[in-house]
Amino acid sequence: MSKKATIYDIAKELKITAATVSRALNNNPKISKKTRELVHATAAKMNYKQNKLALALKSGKSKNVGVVVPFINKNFFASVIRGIEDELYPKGFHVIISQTHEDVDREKKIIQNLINAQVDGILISTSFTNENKEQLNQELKKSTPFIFFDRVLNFDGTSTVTIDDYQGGFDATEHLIYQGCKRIAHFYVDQNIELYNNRLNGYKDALLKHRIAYHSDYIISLTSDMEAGKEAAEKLMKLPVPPDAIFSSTDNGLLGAVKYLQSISVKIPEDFCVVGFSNEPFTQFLEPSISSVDQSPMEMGKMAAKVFLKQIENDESGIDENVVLPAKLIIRKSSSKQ
Amino acid sequence: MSKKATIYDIAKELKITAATVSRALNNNPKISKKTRELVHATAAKMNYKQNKLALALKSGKSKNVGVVVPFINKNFFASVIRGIEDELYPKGFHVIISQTHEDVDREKKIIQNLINAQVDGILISTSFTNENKEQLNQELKKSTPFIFFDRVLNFDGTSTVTIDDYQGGFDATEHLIYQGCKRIAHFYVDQNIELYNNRLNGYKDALLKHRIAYHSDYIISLTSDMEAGKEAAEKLMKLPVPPDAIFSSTDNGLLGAVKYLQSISVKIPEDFCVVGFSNEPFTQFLEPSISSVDQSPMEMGKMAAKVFLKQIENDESGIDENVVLPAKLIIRKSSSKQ
DNA sequence: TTGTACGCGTTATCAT
DNA sequence: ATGATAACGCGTACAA
Repeated sequence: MSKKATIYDIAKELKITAATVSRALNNNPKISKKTRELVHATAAKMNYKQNKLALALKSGKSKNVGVVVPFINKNFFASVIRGIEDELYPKGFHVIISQTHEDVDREKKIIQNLINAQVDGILISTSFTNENKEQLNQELKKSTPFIFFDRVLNFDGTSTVTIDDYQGGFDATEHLIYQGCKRIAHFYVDQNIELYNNRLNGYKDALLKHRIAYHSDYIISLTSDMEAGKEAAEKLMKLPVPPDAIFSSTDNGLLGAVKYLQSISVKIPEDFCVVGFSNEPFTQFLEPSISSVDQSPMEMGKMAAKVFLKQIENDESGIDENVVLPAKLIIRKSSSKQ
Repeated sequence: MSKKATIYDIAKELKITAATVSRALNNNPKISKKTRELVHATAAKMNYKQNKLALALKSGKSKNVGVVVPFINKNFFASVIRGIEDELYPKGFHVIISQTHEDVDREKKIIQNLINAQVDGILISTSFTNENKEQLNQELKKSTPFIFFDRVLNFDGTSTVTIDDYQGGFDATEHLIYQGCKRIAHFYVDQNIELYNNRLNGYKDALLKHRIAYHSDYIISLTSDMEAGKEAAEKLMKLPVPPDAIFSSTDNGLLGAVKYLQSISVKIPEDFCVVGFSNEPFTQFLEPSISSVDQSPMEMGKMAAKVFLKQIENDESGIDENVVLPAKLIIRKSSSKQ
């Protein structure tokens, strides 16, 4: 493997200085057309590539942004990242991805690493909760711009991009009410993450608006996996008065519930309606197809990227923008009685 | 936002030189315990972070690897990336992700960019075909190690990690034969990508082994989306002698076919068996669940990362390793007659 | 044990 | 229009 050519190598070859080469390559108008062309030609011949590390060191801008998510191989996060990439790549930025596995210690290390790597900003869906967020506080006060998306923390002076989880919860629940459901259960994800509380509050307020009593028996806490949903549904159906609908904060959990209900011959949507959250790809292929609240992950990624770009333009200001994207209820068979 | 502290700032604070600070921070044994502790304490107090850019520029190693895939929000690629991340992160590497959108011009630019960014290596699932691979040849000869995975190109001196697509195609087809299927169609993806040809060849050889005639009418070329699969199935079922099974190189295409078959009341697996490829998550949740060939994406990612690590250890050698992982046929209801 | 001086590759500032 | 030099932050060979 040959050493990479530098502007010095080109300079030596042409018996000029590196400064001139640099200017020629950057199309500085003060350079004569002749040398400019000569330099470009020689650069191509020597297979010269600009060393962005040196540029970054000099300019103080790495043109890299860090993206931190719990897992990358979940459709939601992968799509958010795609949105970020699509928005930032044309502006010359690279995206450095890290996954925390929902481990806050690991998340701290990752953030440290990214800052060490001189990223120009960090776009993050955090695994920290409001209880332990103080551990992050220190980092945030420092020099790297932070943008939170989806799983956010409310710090002063940091921007956030979320969807309207409250509205999503409200719309989903109200939709079930309009379908004639009287006893609507809710799958809650107990991670002390704000967005799940928002969805729960939307659910509660929809009940309230329609004067339907709130029963704590109908609220089941679970993790967002299929097995937990199965157990939750079993528990619900063994209540003295079982529910006739579920609004779930997680599609995966709901999937388990649907499989269980089908196994005991409960007819969906005739006898029982369900609505999930996230609009995971599988929801549209199942029989019956599952209604779900879409989170527009691509748009969220693009928006987070835009907020980041705006933030680094305004430089020292530390603007505090809180973008809330709409939550879109997608109605499918699982909650369509007529 | 405050400027970041450097070793010079620490040196000034302590009235020593930057060199001493550097040595102390790196726990150089020649530094007295006293100053070492003092330096560490001051560094912490001043919130010092090592600038990896400077380190990278000096050492010539960025500790970044580029990962290039067609799309990131497809389960297969997201999972491969997760495998790469999980393997490389503990070794101090960062992963820079880029997606080509299957655009070879964009792919060339991305590679250029990554090389400019001084990545220590590039792990890539390419959108180039053997026909136009010469455009990449030039890059590969240069200083950055390339590892191809899944969609590979066969260059001398570059390593590849794939699954055994031929075996996957063979096993899937033979399995259908064992189920009693006599007229097995095949969905082929016509992108001139080697792995699709390998799957087709596995299919052909399985037919050959069991003395079943090959009919070109039963080979349908399509893109890997649902709509194309639907049309393909329609076409097949209108043949004078329609098939009684499909082995599809793409789960998404197969999904469309299944939906179509169900719409015309063809019973799966009783009247018609299907097997897909990729083991997309939705295959296990559908009714009936869909048999598919698993590509072990996490393992592929880990293996690609390992090959990369081995390659940079052996430095100048340019080893040419070709790892082939097993393809695992997952049998589900869609091809289980008994 | 610590200080001095240099280089990594680039661009910007000041000369010429 | 071009050259010379400094600077970005770090590690290290050489000196002391």
